[in-house]
Amino acid sequence: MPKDPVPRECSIADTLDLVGERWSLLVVRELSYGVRRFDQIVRNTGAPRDILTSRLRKLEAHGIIRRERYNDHPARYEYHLTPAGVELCDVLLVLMRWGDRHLHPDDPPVYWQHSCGHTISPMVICRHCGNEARLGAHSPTGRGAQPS
Amino acid sequence: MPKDPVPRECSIADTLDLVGERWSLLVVRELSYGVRRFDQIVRNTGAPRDILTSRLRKLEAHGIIRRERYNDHPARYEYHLTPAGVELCDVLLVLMRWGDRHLHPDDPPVYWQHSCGHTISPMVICRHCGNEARLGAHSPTGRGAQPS
DNA sequence: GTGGTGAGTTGTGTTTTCCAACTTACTGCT
DNA sequence: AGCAGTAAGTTGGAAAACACAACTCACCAC
Repeated sequence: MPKDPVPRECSIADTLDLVGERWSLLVVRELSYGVRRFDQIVRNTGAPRDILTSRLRKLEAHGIIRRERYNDHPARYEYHLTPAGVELCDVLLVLMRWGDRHLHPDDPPVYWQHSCGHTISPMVICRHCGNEARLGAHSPTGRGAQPS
Repeated sequence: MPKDPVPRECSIADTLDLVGERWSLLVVRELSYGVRRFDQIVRNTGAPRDILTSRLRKLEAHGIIRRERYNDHPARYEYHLTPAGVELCDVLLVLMRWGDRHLHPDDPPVYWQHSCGHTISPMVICRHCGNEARLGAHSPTGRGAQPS
């Protein structure tokens, strides 16, 4: 019998279901820059207002951002990252690093100053041994490893 | 005069323009697993065949994957990551880490065995000082820092 | 000569996305 | 008092992207 073509079980795919839609990660980026308000997020990302509304609701529903009322009548809100949202910023750093290297090799648009005095140059390591980690260099195990 | 609402210059946004569409990063994931062929990528990701075709073409056009003919008559190809594509796997690792922690806290679907003997537990550090890096903890500079 | 594999392409809907305009309730200025 | 501006959306219609099944074409194994 032909096996069901069930896709691979995978945390990457599941995470992208939450935050992989257009604009979602840019919302997280803005919040990480300290931007708090709807109109500013619209301006800085270029997202359509209605789409932004739905992205904000989805991110809130999944605990990545939190909305705080700062005014009644009319109701006005500020958006903040939750701890889970702050952890997502790791993804942004690594995306930024890739784009800086491959799309703007001579003039990265933004630098982040690290406490060590240098500009942050992100690197992904295995926290056990401290050596560089990279998907594909080693072998997968677990129920998503063999999708068939 | 009202300033043009020009979105923030940003390598994150630019990278997402290339690989942020649905399925693109899952293609990179499959290639990093060693999968090489069209039909297998279809099966393991669940992507529609026509969409997959367009994603593969775009990734190829931007030097993230490379296509190698392994058969003439009919023409048949294998897909491989380029060095730039391999670097993108860092993004996947960090996405996986987030999903493992927040969506599958008790049962991550896939483990990657690292050469140190442990399961890879990815962490993003500043390569200068070795301490954990995280977007938002420090201050941005450069022309994308103040978008207005 | 029948069935299967492999890498697509085509046609047809359905769903998202985009964009501009509109709304509501203030606040600040004059 | 009257007007402009801010803020956070909502609404309606057009455009683009996506999904799905079916089809193709050339081979290969049985």
